[in-house]
Parts: sequence; structure tokens; C-alpha cells
Amino acid sequence: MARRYWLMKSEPDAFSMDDLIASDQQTAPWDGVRNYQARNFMRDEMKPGDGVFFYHSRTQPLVIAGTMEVSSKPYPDPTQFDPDSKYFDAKSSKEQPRWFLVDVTFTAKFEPPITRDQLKQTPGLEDMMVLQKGSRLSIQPVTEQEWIIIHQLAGKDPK
DNA sequence: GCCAACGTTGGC
DNA sequence: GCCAACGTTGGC
Repeated sequence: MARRYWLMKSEPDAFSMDDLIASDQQTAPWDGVRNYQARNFMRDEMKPGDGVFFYHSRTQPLVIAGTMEVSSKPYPDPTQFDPDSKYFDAKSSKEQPRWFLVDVTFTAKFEPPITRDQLKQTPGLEDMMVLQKGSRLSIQPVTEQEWIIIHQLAGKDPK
């Protein structure tokens, strides 16, 4: 199956691009997703090797901070079973887990990061889901064209 | 199955 | 920090 592309949002106060870079093996589980559509993307559609933009939301400035790669198959999000976690879900069980995630591994940092304003001003990105008003989905598909255009903005080779 | 109430997201 | 837009819950 062809490689696909994604955008995943995180509030940098909770987990940032630099947190990912500082993680063991520059790899982290993308935990805490509690939206079915976003879960379905991770559980059913993502494949190891897919390319992912790391988007910083609910901060200033709003940016794409860089890229990462899907680096595991989907597996149950462990935080759903942890009563001490804010992501605990009493309605989930180990026999029938409700929430799934993938691991992501750092691939490149955009320096400087690509701002939302730049994205909005760039021809070819008008249809990007993240730029649409009211777009709350925290994991979104990205087209190959968008992947390439944004790498050009960042002065990077799309890989 | 509907839909009002509620909690959360996220740009501004 | 505000608040509109959105997704989920739960009473009926």
C-alpha cells in the first residue's frame, strides 16, 4: 500500500516537538486521543512509514513544527486502563479496548517552523483540513501534494 | 432515535 | 481568556 500522509495536533504545553526529540529513541506513543474519527485513522489506516506533520495547536504562534513517521502498528492506548491517568476510561476493558494508538518517531524539525499564516498564504493549501474553520479533528489526512508543498516551504526534501 | 445540555477544542 | 463550533451523553 502506498505511503500516506497525516497531520497530528498537540498542545505544546502538553507535548511538543522538542519533547518528542527528547524522548527515548526520539519515539513516543501518541496517547490520549479520545475521538473516534481520530482513533480510526490510527487503528485502521496508518501504516509504519507514513509521514506525519507535527502541528502545535492552542498556542502562539500556531505552527507545523516538523515531521515524524509512524513507527508502530496500532495497539491499545495504555492510558485508558490507568485510573491515575487523565485519559482513564472506565468503560474500556483490556478484553475490548476502546482506544488505540501508534508510536511516532521524529524525522525532521522545521527551522523556523511553518506558521499557520504561511500555510494560509500558500497556493495549493487552501483545502487543507487544518485551515478550515471549526476543524477540530486532532488527526487529519494530508495529500501528497500538500506534503510536498509544505516541505518546499520548509526548504526540506520531502522524505 | 431525537435533540438539549454539556464538556472540550482551538483560533483569535 | 473568550467564545463559537463541535462531539458526546443521556433523558425521553
